[in-house]
Amino acid sequence: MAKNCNFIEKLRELGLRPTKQRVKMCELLFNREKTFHFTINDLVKMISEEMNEKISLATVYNTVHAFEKKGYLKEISINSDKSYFDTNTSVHHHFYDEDTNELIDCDENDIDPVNIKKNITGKKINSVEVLVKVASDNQTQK
Amino acid sequence: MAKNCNFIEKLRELGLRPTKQRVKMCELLFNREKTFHFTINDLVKMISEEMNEKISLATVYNTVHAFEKKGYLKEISINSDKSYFDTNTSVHHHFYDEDTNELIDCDENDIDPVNIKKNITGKKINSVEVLVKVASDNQTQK
DNA sequence: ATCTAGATTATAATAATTCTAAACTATTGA
DNA sequence: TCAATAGTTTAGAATTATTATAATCTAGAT
Repeated sequence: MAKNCNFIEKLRELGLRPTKQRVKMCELLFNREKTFHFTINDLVKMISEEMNEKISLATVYNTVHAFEKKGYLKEISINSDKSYFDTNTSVHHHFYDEDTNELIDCDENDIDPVNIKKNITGKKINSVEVLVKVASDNQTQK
Repeated sequence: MAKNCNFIEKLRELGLRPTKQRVKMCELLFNREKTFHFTINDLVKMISEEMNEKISLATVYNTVHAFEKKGYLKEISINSDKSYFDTNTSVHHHFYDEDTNELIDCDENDIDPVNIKKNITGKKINSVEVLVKVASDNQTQK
């Protein structure tokens, strides 16, 4: 979703009613230069602390899933105890810093195209994503 | 863990007491030709249905985590609502069939080595893993 | 055989997520 | 403009996966 745009109109175009809560969440999520990775819990905290708003947990879940379904958020799996979401919805690769649990997007230039030689009959490839786990040089490997 | 081996001895070597439950679970997990992907729930079901044994849920969790810590199981993240484990503990790539939710291991020959051009100062790369999502040709992409 | 540290177990506790049903609100069209 | 209504929000209950607890049990050492 383009930043600095009129979220009310954008939401209407998606077939989502531009409620106060949804517009607030759009501002928080899509008014940024860089892509943004978060958990639902992060979001709820940011909404109450940074925006000084109170949006119920159920609504945050509903809205994140609505945006995901419309293709404006993407779920990413790094570890399984929490769901992470990404405002960058294109197929792309990640670095994951095991020290800080930080996730970093890669762009085209960071990783050469992956050459898949295997073929599964009747199936087509929907996505190819690389996860590169990194950690401090002097740290024991996980 | 090598198949068809004496699990009692193997467990002892790892510093794990060879209890009835652990030996049973070794037989279920490591007496196989192909690598095996499962959730805790899958395991509990197999133990009771295929082996006709009753091992408490807590023990299954404890044991899986013990084997993981010792490096004989590896957790994999595909989606975040459940933990999947893999008896293939090497760094390797996966195909994931979105129709059947089936996970397929790749071997060396299936995917060319991934060329990482990005470098993060002070960090070393611990692993590089590719996830290839596939689905039926005639199906709407997820 | 006895002792003890380590395991197992049922159950309680926790945490993330989904469900539910009542209250609320954005849109439609009279 | 305003009521009707379909879609939203909400608090709280329900569900699900996982971890913690504390009592009981058992493998291995003496």
